[in-house]
Amino acid sequence: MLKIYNTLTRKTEEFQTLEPGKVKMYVCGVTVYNDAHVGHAMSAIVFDIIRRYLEYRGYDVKHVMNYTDVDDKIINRANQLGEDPLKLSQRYIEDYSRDLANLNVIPATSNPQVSKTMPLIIKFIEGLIQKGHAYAAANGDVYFRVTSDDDYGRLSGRKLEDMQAGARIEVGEQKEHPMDFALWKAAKPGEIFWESPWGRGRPGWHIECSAMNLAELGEQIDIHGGGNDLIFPHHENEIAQTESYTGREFSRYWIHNGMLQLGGEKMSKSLGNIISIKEFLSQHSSDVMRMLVLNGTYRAPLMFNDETLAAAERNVERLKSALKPASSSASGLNADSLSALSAAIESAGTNFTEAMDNDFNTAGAVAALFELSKFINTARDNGATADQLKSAQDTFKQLAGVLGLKLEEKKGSSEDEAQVEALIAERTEARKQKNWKRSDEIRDQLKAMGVTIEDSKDGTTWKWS
RNA sequence: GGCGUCGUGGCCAAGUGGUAAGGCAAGGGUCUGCAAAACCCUCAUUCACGGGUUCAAAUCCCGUCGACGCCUCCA
Repeated sequence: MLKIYNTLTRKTEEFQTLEPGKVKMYVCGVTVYNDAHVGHAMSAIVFDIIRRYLEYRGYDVKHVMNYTDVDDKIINRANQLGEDPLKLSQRYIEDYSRDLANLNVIPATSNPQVSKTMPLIIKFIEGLIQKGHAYAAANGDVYFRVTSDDDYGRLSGRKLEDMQAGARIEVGEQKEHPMDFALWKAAKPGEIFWESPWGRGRPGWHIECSAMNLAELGEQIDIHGGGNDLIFPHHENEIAQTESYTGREFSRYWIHNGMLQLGGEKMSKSLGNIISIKEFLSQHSSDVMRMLVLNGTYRAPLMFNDETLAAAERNVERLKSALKPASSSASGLNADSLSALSAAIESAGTNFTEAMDNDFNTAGAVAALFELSKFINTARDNGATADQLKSAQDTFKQLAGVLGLKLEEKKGSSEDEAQVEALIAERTEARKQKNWKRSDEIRDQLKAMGVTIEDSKDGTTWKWS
């Protein structure tokens, strides 16, 4: 039985879907005006793993991830570059979806955009005004009336009275209550705008997600996800808007990932302590980024530093070792060893599922993989044939795949490979003649080319490192 | 100041009432011409601190200290 920690109730609850066998999941995507960083990668990977696991458990998952392509920061950046804001955001949407593909994140079922949801957003706001949950100010802004929502603050555990102290009203805002938030912002001169019943303007941040959610998944969804920095005000406001509009419970489960930490602080665009996804992937494989996430708890802060990175790197190599082929001189395992291996396959599957069922405990799931890899490697060392290893390696690959790990060896160009093969042939000849000096020279030369070699009874194998 | 999450070996981290998973690092060993990889062994009588509940607590309760996130845009 799958259990999920629900931010809304602050409890780990049994997962029950609105419709049997189907999951409707909405995850907040990014605001597209800049290169995405590894913190965004963490969030994307967390929900990718959740999706993969739900599918592994047999659910049909509708996964929606939006793009915020209308926003102050986009407008500012576009002005700086002298570019059309929608063109700029489109460029970054394509860029980010490439990043995600490079991270082996399965594309969402759909990726709605604010700029393409405008009629529904306006209709949504009109509905809120009609029901008394929103009001238009004289300057053309429209605000949500927080006092019209008895439950306001229930996701973040805040009370309206407590929030007022810190609240502030920007110059020019005409709110009834300091915590009222903008649904529609009147356009300033020179800004991109859409026509609306309240004049030219653009939507506020929170209403976008409520509207795209409604458009893509309907009034009620199973899972709403995002980074825990979005709990307040973004998700709080989404709940207020949607539930005020539909009169029904919005999302059954709220899942939030923790923040990736660099140097003891959250990695963020505003702090500037950023490592972009592209930068990361130019140095490491996508599996390493994923392993970093898998080693931790998705809800907790993720430590990103040289040590955790090195550990992730080693972990990936270790898992890959389980997929190495049987020795060509393998003589076969005896019956006892074979049954030990099949017992290991079974318990790996059980332990994996048990861990993942417990609020996506990926660290435990990875531990199950490590245990299976140890059995596979021992079996290989003891002379298991390819046939005898097959079902263990198949299970291993399948479970690793549920976590989104590729465990592929790096590839080089075919010319380079030919050169490597030639050098290895020369080295093998040198070793036959016990010319260790030449042999080691070649090994160093290969290392400089980025090739790691391993000698065994069956000959020399190599890989790009 | 308010709200929330959390504090487990050098590091990352699981476990949330029955006596500390897993990985990295480190040390020793098998294998190897030497390596590398793999495998084996060692590595927390103890879970921030102080009280309490219980036959039994890292796990529950109270208090203290500390960290991080949010309260403004943020995955």
